[in-house]
Amino acid sequence: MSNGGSYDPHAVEAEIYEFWEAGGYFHAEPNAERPPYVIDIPLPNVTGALHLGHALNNTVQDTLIRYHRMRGYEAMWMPGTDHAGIATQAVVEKQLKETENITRHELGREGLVKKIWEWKEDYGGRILGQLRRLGASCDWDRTRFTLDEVCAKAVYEVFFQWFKAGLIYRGLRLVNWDAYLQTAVADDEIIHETVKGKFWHYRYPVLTEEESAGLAAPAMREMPEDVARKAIARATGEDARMGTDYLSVATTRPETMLGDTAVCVHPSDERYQDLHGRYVLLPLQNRAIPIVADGLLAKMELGTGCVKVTPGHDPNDYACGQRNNLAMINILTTDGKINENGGAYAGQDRYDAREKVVADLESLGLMDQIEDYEHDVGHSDRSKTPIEPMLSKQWFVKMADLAESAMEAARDGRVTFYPQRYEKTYLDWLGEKRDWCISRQLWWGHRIPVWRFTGVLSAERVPDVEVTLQTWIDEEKVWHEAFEEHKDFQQRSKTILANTGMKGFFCPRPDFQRAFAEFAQANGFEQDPDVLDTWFSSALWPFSTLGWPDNYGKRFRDSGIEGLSEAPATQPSTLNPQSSIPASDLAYFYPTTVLVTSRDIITLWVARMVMTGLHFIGRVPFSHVHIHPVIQDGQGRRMSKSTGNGVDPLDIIQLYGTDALRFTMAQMDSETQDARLPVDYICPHCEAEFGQKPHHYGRKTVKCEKCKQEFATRVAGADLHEKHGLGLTTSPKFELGRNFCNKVWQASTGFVISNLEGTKGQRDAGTQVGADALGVEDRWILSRLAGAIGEIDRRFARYQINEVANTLYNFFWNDFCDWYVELVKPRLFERGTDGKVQPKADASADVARRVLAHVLDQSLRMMHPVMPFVTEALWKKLGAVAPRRGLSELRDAEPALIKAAWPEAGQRDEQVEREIDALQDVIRALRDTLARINTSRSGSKQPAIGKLPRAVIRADASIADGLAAQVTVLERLGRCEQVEVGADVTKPDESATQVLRGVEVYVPLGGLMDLAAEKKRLQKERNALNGHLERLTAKLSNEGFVSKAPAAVVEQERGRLAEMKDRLATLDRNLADLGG
RNA sequence: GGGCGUUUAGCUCAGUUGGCUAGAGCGCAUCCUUCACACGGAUGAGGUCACAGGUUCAAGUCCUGUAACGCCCACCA
Repeated sequence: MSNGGSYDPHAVEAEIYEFWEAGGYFHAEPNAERPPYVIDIPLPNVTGALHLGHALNNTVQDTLIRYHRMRGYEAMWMPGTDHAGIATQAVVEKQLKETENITRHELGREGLVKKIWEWKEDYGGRILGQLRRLGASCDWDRTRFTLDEVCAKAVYEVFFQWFKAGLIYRGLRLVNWDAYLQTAVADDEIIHETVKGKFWHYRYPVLTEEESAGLAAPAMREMPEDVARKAIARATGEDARMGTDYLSVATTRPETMLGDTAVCVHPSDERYQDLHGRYVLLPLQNRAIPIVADGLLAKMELGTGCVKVTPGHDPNDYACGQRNNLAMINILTTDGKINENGGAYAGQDRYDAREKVVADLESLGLMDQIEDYEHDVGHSDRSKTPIEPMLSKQWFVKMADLAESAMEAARDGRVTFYPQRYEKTYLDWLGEKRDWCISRQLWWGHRIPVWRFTGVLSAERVPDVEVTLQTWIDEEKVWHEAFEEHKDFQQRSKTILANTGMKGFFCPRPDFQRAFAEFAQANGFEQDPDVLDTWFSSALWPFSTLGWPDNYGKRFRDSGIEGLSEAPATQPSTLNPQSSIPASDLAYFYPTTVLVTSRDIITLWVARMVMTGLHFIGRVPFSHVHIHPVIQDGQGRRMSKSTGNGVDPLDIIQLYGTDALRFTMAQMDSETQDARLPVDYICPHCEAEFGQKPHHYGRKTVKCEKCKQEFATRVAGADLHEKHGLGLTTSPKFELGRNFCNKVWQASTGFVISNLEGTKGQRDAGTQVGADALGVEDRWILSRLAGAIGEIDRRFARYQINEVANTLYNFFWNDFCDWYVELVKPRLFERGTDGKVQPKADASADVARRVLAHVLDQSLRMMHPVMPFVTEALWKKLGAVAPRRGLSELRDAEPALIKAAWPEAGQRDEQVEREIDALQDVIRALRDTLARINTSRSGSKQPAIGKLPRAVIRADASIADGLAAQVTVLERLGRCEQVEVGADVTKPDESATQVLRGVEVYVPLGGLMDLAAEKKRLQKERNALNGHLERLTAKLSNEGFVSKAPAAVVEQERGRLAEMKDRLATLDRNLADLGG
């Protein structure tokens, strides 16, 4: 009755997905009858292509969404893409350079942005298409893009409100400056290269207390010529002493000394105790700069222990400057020349200035030593030129209060992490409360909606735009003004400009931004050129996608939800329909239920969503955060494109199908932080040899010698797949998923469904199947089913998706296929008089078919969230032969599995489970005996026997009857011609013996094999048992254990001891029979 | 440097509030083309739970330390 052929995923996947989309099953609407269950997708980049991280991440989300959809929630999975500022702009710029050989400067801002939009229209949907191939049941109707109008509206509203509230300010920050491309570069765009350089050691003269009297830190003063000359003379004199007359410092970038604003020593450095609070002379600039004690910057054991501090051009020094309230000076222009702060060196290229500074220090006699030095220098990945850390003005969001509220939400459990340990990452990061730099020197993104006056207001008020040291500091306190009305702006702006020396920043309310922009342009205002950090828009995703801020207040009032902050967060684990109909998407779908992501964006994204959600909506954006592992290759390295060690999920889908990929992914979602996945490579050579379809590979090793070589190259770093279009990537792990899909397919089509076809099993609609009509194996599989459903529910609640997958696997494969199917076969078929097998038509067979249909029905429901395609396909097939299913009562099955009800966990029947457990033990004992006989026979070159001729089973009275009723099953599954069961049977002579719990299994050998081997085996078993028994006896005779352990545990151990003693006695008795 | 994590069978990993005679898949060995499935069935071998201490009646599980490996963050005047 072979159904023929394995499961072919490609034959069903496209069609099934279309069926779901056409049926509108993915779409969710506010619905008073159902509680919402909402997940926001972690936004993939528009530039992105699906990788294994996505496969894992989205498999988990889809599994959760499908599970809850089946449980009756209004399940909504919000899809979308991120405009990914830097990444996208870089991709398009690169493309422009290659195809049209133009740079963005040639194209101009508007031109470039237009090009990127064109690119986005062409390629932006690719990643979403690939998510569809994963089976993702996203609500595609709601697809958003962080740069689209809806999201932009929220972005500008948030910016405006924060600006108005004084939470956004402009401040100094060190950026990685690419002087060639004249742009700031992100940290991850920097490559470190070791270069040969020099290490210059030179002196800063110490000023006497008298000379520096009246200098108040942090202010710096120009020192009079003569004072400077005297100080230098002391520092270079014959008897000049380090630590008294001068401090020696060292650097690889001597030109930065022009911007030094302090020298730093360790606070507990004995050598410089008396210098704390004193000043040194900064030569060449003749400026007094303070000596500060800072244990975080200076290290006593390194060099002289003195460090020059250049807050404007070094990240560590910058941090030191902030801690010690030092002045910060920028000495570079955007194209890498020394600016006006560099005094005599202004206008020179920084490398020319370096030589000049060195020469001048030498001529002053301050240069001590020049060493050759190899060190790492950050280079821009794009221009390959050295990065200059440079101070620049950036926009920031104040974190103090926002971070505190987000921390509180985690501490009081409004946001819970699964696994819990990741809460620490979140709290630690927020605890630093570092202000969030939100401006980026890019063109692709939300442009910062701030204008400032750069024109001429009136003849007598020409603003002094010269950037001096003082204005850098003063601008921190400059007037920030947010305008709510257009005419309000016209009126007040003039007053403000007059009052502030025209250094105000103006942020108009979003809804008259357009009108403002026109006015601004005509009146000498310029918009800030920068765009917002990409994370700024993604931080708003949970509510921006739902239409905030449109009619925000009104809709919430209409829905009867007042005092939002008091409203409880959605509890995902309980079905609790709300009574009033929420009027808007925002009111209904916010907060979302769970965020599923990997740990690297806990800080960048998770924490920020919580902050914005709390601030603007008054509720956390999600109740749960599930952090899943990061997938690594077989050597424990992170999979990445550049190393070429990644597995492409689309390759896996091609080879094994989507469900196989998903099952294996689900199985990897454990609580560990990394999961390894050994990578294999299949080359076209092999494919040609073994054929296209994966099942043609069979168990053969797919790697031919040629492939092995190519694979080795690939692992070493070459991305052959990408560069040469060769072969496919895979991992043996996916065979597990593939095999399971096939097993489900075979058992369903080849056994269950084919047995239901054309039988009367499903015709008796309306009749009840009472508990008494069920066979013991029926009750057993129903009990196991109940156990599996309960287990899966518990695992889902804790986001242990790997255990969900394992439970499905074990139930379906081990319990259902290996045991139940085999146990019911005798009830379904009989051998006719002609010797042919035919279906039985009696009541027991009808019940068996009904149970089979029911258990398959329930299994498909259970497996659907993880393996949606194969189960939906089988659901249709099952529906065709058994449209009405059920146990106590037949009901019409739902037309689509995706929307079918999740099964209820029924009662377990422990009595029956014990009974079948005993039966299985006996069957295994019989099979084992047969296998050992055949092994022994093959050793002595005798032919194998197909069946045992006879077995005698002695069982304790309590289970003897149960076993006796199963003689047919024992004969069939134990592969034995004749089985005899009883409480008082006689042991046949020369028997192979197995001693189980309360059961002895005798197989008369009659020369089938050597008895000595049997004796040896029993002795080994006896010794092992005896060891356990001794340990248990010791445990139970330990007074501490008996008195302190819980009574139930003691009782359990006593029972186990008695059982062991019993078994040992039986083993001894049987050994005695064998003359041992 | 700071933080987090991992170390259990040849490989990849499970192991719940401590109660374990430590499990799975792959691989391995032997047998089976028996009427769903060779992407299969059956049976078996294989482990001092990294190491050293400690807590406890009881430790794979909790604590401390050591070692190796990995990830994230900060950075090397």
